[in-house]
Amino acid sequence: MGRAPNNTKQKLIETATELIWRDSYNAVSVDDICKKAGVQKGSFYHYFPSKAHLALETMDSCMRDTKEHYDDIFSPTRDPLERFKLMVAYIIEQQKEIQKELGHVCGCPFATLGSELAAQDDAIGIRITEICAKKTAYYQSALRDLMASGAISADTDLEVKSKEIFSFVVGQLLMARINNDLDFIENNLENAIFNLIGLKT
Amino acid sequence: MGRAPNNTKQKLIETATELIWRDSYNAVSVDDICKKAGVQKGSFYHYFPSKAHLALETMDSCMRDTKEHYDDIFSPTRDPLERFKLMVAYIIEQQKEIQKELGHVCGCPFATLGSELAAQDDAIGIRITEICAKKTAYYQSALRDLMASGAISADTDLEVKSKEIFSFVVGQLLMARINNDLDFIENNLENAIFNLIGLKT
DNA sequence: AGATGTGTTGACTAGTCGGTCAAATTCCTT
DNA sequence: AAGGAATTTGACCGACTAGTCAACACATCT
Repeated sequence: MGRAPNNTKQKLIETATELIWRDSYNAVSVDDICKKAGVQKGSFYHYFPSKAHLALETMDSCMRDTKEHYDDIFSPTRDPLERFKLMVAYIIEQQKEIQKELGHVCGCPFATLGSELAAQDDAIGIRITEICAKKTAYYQSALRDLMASGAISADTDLEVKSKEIFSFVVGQLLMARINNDLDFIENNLENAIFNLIGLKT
Repeated sequence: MGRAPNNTKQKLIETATELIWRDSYNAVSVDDICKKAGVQKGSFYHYFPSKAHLALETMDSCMRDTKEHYDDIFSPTRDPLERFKLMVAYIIEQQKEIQKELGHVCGCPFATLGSELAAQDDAIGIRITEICAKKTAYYQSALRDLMASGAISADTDLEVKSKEIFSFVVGQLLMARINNDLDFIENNLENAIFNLIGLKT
């Protein structure tokens, strides 16, 4: 059945993720990605019909990674508040790792890409909206469990509340990227989320 | 003393603000800006030593505009809570206007530019950090007045609280840009900020 | 061994990028 | 009217852009 597949495609996705996450979609060229991945341009277009398609695949790859971690972190076997604590810890750990590796605080890869391409590429905008929906679903389920145990008011609008938490996290990550500084997130994100959740007394 | 200045520079700044705000810095070329402004490229480089310098000047121009409005909105003569209400109203009005004019929800111009260029251009990152400091100063002063009147707890950390509100606004604007939808902001931003402020009882 | 289909190569477009420059134009001052 | 400075012009530059393609390499199947 012909030649066996190498890890060329995966290498391209990983390299592109790093470069685009650190800089931006339009600041990174296909040549840059190929050069850093040690792959010829022809191979690139063997796997991806266009640069935009690669961007979509980097997002899917990121989301698969996130899902793997979040399925554990937001496991219904955990205490709902612990889920948020673990999420914050995961975010901080990931940001520190990326900062060390890429030399800059990078924030949320979806938000950065989405902000840049929102008005430029509809397909990417739609995909990011889907990803946001998935992420807020984790929050919503944790909040629902909190409500069931009476920890938050029974008339809380869970959809609204989960979107608020999501916006807040995205905003703090964006500021961390701009300021190239994780201190505020480290000192504040967990408390601020707990505050936002609105626990009873 | 030679020829009198025209409005060429101003026209370039206004055109660039629109194009960069809607799309992104790297997605818009100097040629695009010149063409839309009806200016020759040579004139562009007569007024700006580089594209990056133009970006800095668009930010300064935006910030001057913001200051003019915020000096009124956050006037110490107003009730502190009204200041936040007016700010939210101003943000929504501005976003609606830009959406109508440019055909897309555009979010915060500083955050969009900052997110894109954070790791690419230090000068712009620093300028945006300065702008954030100015904006949070408005919040902090309003919060201080609230504290003085006993509306919020006396041990609130005002610097932290103002940064939280700022991150939150930035995050919601970013999501609005990505989703190309202002509904959530319209229905939620004001309440969410009041919630974040943490008024007593 | 030879056919078959996957994976790789790198030179090649055609157009765009940010930026330059010498010459021409315009207006103010003297 | 003449000089001089600010402004405008548009052709031009080399580097880079996303994307193409025909030839080639190679593992697996018959």
